[in-house]
Amino acid sequence: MRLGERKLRILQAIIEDYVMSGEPVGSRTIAKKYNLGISSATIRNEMADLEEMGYLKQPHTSAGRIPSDKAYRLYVDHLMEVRSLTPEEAKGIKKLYKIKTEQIEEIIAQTAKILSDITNYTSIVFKPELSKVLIKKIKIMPIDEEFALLIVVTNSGIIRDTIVRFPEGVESSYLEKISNMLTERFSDKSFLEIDTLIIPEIRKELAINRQMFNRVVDALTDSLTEREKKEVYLYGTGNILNFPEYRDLDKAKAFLNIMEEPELIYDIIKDLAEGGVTVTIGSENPHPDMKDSSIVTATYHIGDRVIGTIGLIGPTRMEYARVFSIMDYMGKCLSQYLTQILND
Amino acid sequence: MRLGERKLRILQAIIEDYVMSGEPVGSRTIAKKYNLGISSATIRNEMADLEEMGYLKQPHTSAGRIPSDKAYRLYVDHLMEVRSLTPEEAKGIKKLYKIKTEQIEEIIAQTAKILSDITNYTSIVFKPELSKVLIKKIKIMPIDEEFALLIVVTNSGIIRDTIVRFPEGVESSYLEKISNMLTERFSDKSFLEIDTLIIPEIRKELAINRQMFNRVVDALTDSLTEREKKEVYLYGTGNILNFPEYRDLDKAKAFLNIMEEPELIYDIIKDLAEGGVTVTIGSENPHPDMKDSSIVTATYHIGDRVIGTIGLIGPTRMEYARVFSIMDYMGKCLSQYLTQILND
DNA sequence: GTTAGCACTCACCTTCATCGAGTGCTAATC
DNA sequence: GATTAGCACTCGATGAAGGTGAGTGCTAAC
Repeated sequence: MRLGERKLRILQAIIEDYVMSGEPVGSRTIAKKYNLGISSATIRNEMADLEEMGYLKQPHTSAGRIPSDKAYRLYVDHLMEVRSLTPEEAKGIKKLYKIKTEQIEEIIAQTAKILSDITNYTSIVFKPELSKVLIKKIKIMPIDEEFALLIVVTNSGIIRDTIVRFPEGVESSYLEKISNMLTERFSDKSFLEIDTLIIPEIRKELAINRQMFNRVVDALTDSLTEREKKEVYLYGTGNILNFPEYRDLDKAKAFLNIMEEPELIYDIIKDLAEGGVTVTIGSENPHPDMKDSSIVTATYHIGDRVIGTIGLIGPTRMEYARVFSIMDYMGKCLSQYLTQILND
Repeated sequence: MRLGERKLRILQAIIEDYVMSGEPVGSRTIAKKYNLGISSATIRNEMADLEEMGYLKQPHTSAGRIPSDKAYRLYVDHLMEVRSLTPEEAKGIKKLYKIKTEQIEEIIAQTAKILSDITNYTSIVFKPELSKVLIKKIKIMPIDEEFALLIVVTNSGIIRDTIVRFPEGVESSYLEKISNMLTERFSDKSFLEIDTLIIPEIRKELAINRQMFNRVVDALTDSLTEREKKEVYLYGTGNILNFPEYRDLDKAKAFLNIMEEPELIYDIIKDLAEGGVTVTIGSENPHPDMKDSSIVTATYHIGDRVIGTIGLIGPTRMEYARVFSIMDYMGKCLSQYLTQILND
């Protein structure tokens, strides 16, 4: 069976109606509300075909139809009409930012809040990913005889610090030497390059004091990788309770539990396309507890380098077209703010 | 009317039964399950008295009684039997800590998770409050001509950093001078002392370069105060959906919304007693959306200095006695870990 | 190929009766 | 005088019965 133009139009109408109402859509509704120029009986026939092809489901015999994940996928890829925000809408969003601060964290937190407020879904914003960020300066500062503080400054303005312990004691002159050497070698490199290329190289050269050097490198790796996944801003988790699909308490609980492990979401979206907006629909999602939820993500960048991701999570019955354009805009907005702060 | 011994015993039985079952408790249940040696009719009479005195409520005429907030307060203050954890229980909890790291954040996050896992309530752990912490070292490190990094190391091992901007340029020799001076003046002082006593004093002495000094002090104040309230670890927000009192979606939403603003909770508990375990029951709580929830808090410390708070949030129908002893233990446990890490 | 018409399905709502846990009151008992 | 047994009463919860209506699939006519 082929998916002719008429079937597509009907499918589109069903999806849009269902997304709005949350109720299964019947043939009569489509015939009346959408002027497709065909009768409900014809639509019924087409709907039966669409169901056979896997695009529609019936919750029970005497109810209307609801779209399947496959239908949403088709919709997102080919059917939906994404219009970019009007200048007024865009201005409205920009107004929500109350930026006085130059704190990057503050801007990111606000982005999460705004996203969830204007969409009514749950928003998630990952802090800039350090492995994609360029290192500007590394410094090791002695605290006392035994501890030192390792500080990394990056071009995104984010700073990481960790305590390094040298049980065997430490000379500050040596630390300074290491700092200088690391800064020289690492500056303007991304962590990825450092980890895979430069460190092994240095290890070869540097025969003496290997133990101490290893401590520093371990701390550096720690501070740049391990903590990075956790730094997440979540907002609007309570919003999902507005959707009838989460009335089921077990589903709501499963959702909230997942939101407490943002690493999972990170794992799900981390492989997605480098730029632009992506949509992951229900069962496309590897995690079983997320098979009723969709995720829409966008990336943000500093200059040309993608350094982070923003996401919206909601039921599969999501206003994809609207969310798509909002995410696109917010990604750009955030990128612009960040780039601007750094170039100021 | 006086609250005789028998009334107290009955009230205690009602509270304990209701806390377990979540169902209104009838006179017959009490007579049968708790051997008070009196008949249900007597209990009925006493219950009518207790209701008149404001300790019990009836959801509707033909139902049993449930305790009021006033009753819970009485219970917590005088009736409940707090037993400390058995050595086995204590060991069980300690086992849950998978501490390899010496990262304070890691330990705190684990504490939050453990608390919520073993109690099934929502846990909240505030990171060490810096105004109560002693400063050990302050350093200003130039990043480039315009920016410098201000770093504060405290005795709790927590480090704060902020970027300070000197639009008019900066000499690194001068920064070093400021660093040394600040370290000397501030070390072993708490932020509170610094802010109220020492800074004004320095301001007086230091006539030149006032502008630059102000920038540094502002950044210091910022880094130590503004961000501190937000640093919070929450866990188990989904747990509340297990309690019938939050079946009402609006209540659940209100709860989740509050959990997104931990500052509110901080405001509620910040005035509580300096040490030990505290209990805030339902309507004792200033925030209207929390009038159905209780909060139990404990403090943790480094050495003798209280530096932070852990809390559990659940319905007013909470297992106060059990939670009380767990919180007491966890507070001590966390204090011990932290103190140990720093003295290692 | 399209549509009007019709019988059929089935979730949902309302109504109604029943059930039972729990109460308050009264009178008998200790 | 306090306690208790007994009893009538209340009222939410539960479940069955019946009606309603949105929706379907099928058939026959256009």
